[in-house]
Amino acid sequence: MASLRTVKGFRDFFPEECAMRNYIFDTWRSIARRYGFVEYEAPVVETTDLYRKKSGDEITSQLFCFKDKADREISLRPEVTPSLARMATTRHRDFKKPMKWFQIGSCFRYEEPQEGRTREFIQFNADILGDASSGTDAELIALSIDVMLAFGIQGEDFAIRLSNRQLWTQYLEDQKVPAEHTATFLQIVDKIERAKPEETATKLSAIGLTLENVRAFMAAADENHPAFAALRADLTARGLWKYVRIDASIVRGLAYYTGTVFEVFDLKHGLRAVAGGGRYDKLCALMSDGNVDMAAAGFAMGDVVLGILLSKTPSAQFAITEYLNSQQGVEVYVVVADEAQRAHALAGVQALRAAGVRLDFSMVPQKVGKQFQAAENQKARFAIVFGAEYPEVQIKNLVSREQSLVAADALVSTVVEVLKQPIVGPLLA
RNA sequence: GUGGUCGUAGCUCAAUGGUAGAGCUCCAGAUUGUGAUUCUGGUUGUUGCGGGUUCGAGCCCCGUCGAUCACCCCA
Repeated sequence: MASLRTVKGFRDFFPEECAMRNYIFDTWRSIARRYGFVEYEAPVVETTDLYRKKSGDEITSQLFCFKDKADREISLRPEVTPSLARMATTRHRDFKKPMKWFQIGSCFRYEEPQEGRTREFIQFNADILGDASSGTDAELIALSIDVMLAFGIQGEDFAIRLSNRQLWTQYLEDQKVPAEHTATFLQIVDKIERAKPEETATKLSAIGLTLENVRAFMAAADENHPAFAALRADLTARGLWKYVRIDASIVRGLAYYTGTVFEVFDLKHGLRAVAGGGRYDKLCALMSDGNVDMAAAGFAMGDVVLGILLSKTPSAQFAITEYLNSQQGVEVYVVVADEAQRAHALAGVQALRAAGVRLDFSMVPQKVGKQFQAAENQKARFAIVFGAEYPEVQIKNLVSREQSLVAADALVSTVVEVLKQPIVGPLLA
């Protein structure tokens, strides 16, 4: 049995979990399309060089990498942005700008798993390429907010942490800090809320800065700062600025971000960030060796932390229940009350399914009571009983418990008609 | 990659170093043409895995794998 276990950090999706996953996918997809994004997909496996090119050698420690049978160094993708940059730059002339693209798929990171962090996780990526305006940044932040609201996560449950990398590059320039310290400095800022003040002060003094000075600069970077003016005006007009909080400590790691950076995080449970992203105007040029210089911005939202947040948020649970009720189970259960009528029942099953009705029945003889219980278990709205009355059949409404006789040759049209009626009955109470 | 805690039936958990159990779930019957409740019966284990100590190990020791937490990292 031990040998049957899943690989460390990987998950099985049993039907209940798979339904939840599909709910998340459907919500991501429908909101992205509402914003005019089109879906794309990239390979799950790429050359390890693709990721080295972007971030350098040190990231291979977190890379799910190995050699294939021809000794090529390949990696399971840790993120989709490098693949997107390749796709966008190699065929950028084929697409009108701005390109609003989204993707949903698995990513892999070789890390120590714990709650909210697995080795395989699913990400929703939304990116806009070919537009350097702050309107694009606003569009992405608005999309991230509307996704959260669509999940039933409300304004008191989450917020957007917003910053801009240029705040810090300007600051370092003003403080005359050499450019080679930028990466080190951003790492310090990233941890400033978690690390001990003395340690932070020591690290800062090594590059000629003081903690007081940095803190004062962060405090001054509020929503009135000119770096946020255009974004603020845009999101205010949409009625979405109330979800945004300026937080200069958001720098999004070491990566390729050049301007606006933001995170979606929950306000009640102290979870890891639900989503994060920003502007990365230099990446396309880097990936194409300078051939295509295209502005870009985007964000990614993972399924794992989101799933934890959904399970802890009552209003989100309500939305999930509604979705599952509309998607799960069958609409109709065919009861074979008299085995002599099984052939007629099978013909009815086939005709109803051909008409698009979601339907199930017992493939072996079963007592009528069992068959009704099965109908109940599968949340069927109607039972159709094939018995001694044939060529008439019973249609029973399992919610109101009323039943009536109908001629077998009128069965399909009658069932299609009754399924159009709204669900009424005691189950809704 | 480093350190702490944990690992017993499908699930939630019991079991002084002395015969591995309960509840729930699942299956069947009570009930041969109608869903609930109830009752009755039944299936389910190399106690994560491998060694060691002991007359005897689910329990103690070592290793290993996994889960979880803190580091690390968070593209």
